[in-house]
Amino acid sequence: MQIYRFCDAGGCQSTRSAYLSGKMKIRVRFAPSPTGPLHIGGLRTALYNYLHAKKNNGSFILRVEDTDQNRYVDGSEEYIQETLEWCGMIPDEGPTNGGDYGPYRQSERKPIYKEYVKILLEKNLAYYAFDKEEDLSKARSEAEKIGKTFQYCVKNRMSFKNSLTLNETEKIKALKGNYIIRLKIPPDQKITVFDEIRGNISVDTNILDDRVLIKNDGMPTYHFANVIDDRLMEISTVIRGEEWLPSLPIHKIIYDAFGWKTPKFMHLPLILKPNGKGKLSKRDGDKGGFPVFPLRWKKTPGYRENGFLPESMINYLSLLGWNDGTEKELFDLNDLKKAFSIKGIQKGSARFDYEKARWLNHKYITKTTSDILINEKIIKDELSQYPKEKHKVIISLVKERLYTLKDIKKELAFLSEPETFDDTGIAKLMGKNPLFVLDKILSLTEQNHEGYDIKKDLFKWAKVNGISISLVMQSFRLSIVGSLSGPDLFAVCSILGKDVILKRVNNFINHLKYKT
RNA sequence: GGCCCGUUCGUCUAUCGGUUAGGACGCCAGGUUUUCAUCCUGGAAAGAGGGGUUCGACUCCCCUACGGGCUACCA
Repeated sequence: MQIYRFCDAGGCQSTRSAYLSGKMKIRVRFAPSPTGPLHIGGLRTALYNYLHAKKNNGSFILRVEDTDQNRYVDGSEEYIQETLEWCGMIPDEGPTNGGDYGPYRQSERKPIYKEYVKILLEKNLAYYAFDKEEDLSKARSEAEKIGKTFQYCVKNRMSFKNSLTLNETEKIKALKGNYIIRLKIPPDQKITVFDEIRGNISVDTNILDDRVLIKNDGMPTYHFANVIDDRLMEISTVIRGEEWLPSLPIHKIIYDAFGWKTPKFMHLPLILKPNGKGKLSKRDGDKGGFPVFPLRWKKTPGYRENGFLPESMINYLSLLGWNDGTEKELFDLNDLKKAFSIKGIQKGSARFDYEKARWLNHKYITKTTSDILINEKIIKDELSQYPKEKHKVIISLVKERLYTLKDIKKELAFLSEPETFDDTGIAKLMGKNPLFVLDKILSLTEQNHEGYDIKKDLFKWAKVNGISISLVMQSFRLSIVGSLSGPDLFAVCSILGKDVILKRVNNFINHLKYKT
């Protein structure tokens, strides 16, 4: 193990015994920026972070990367927190839970970044820049015209307005106005960083920009804040999306500039839109016929509102880019905590498959007990108009038919009187004297006590009279629910009760008589 | 355009040089059932292309193609 050299700036004075002893505890962070709701890709990143931590007895940290004040969206942080809670992934440390490494919002860490950038400035590894935005964009578009990519780098940094080119008096004057701080990228080097999933990633520093470290509002950029915070929060493993892979060398250069060892890196494959064209984004929220948000965001319902159980969400997302090497597919969070391993992570990006997510949800709904299901909000709301003592038996009857909890609405249709009778169903009955059957159903029901199951007697009667069971059942079903599909009819009848059955059968008889 | 990453059934994936290339979703067929759904059984369905290396390549290497990402004082 390497010996760590600590700099004593900022909030970094305390001794971190575990860190120094070389026995590094696993600490991972999920670091979203509060620019709107989390989408399922972000949720998966959170999940893999969480699993890696829990598998290794480590800590799962939530850090809010709110350094871009222009893109800040109110309510996002609460949304993220609520999503994690819904999924059962409670951060060990974070803005709401606290912890020893706070603050956990980057906007509250401004003084820390300032101190650290000072070190780089003193080491002459960073410099002030005073260029106006329009000058830069002009230079950029000029470069584009001749088919080149504009770079602010060792080759041309001396031709811009910065602390390397201005004299002392100009500099002092410029520092009173707007300025940014840039990192000096060392020329002619090959930077190699090891990614736990992909192996070595190498980049030539000559294609790199002198990246901005501190913006003119005094806020750090992602790259700088990320490195500083991961270091100060003693993050052992950085697990994030593949979109960060190209900037990995930049981060390495910043670590090197401080003389710090890098954490481990794992760049997760991206989740693509179902058509494979581009990564899934927040803007896909209401396109494509399926949600990309876990929870409702404004007017856009999420998976929860669409009747998904968090278990199936977690399970599906875990499988999107990971497997345990066996043929097992059903994993709850506890299974995953045990089974998860970075070895099983896929390199290639994956498309989101709503159908499979639905199938998993169906599996989980079927596995969930009726006692629990009747307390799910969507189910509860739908059931509230019916007597409470019947809730459990109703749910038990229909639960294996549900793919999402929202399906409950159409599955409960049998509880209300049919408004129409399916014509193709009636057509099947025509010429077969359904009235004869219906009269028998009426009389059996009438003559017997409440709760009496007519199945046995009805079938016996049909057999004796040479009437096909299908005619009996089709007539009966049509009269009770108005169509030819649904759960076990006799179970339905026992829920409805004698009076309702009589009423509906009579209604249907009248309907048939009126038709003919 | 430049740079980086990737590529096994339609989709998610197994395979760590020798397999009839396995599983799951979806699809199709059959069965169970009073119907639909569930459930059970079966089926169709894949190594991007071209070169190497090797007795042998989906597996290792190279090239090409295709896909994705990044290329901001956004993350």
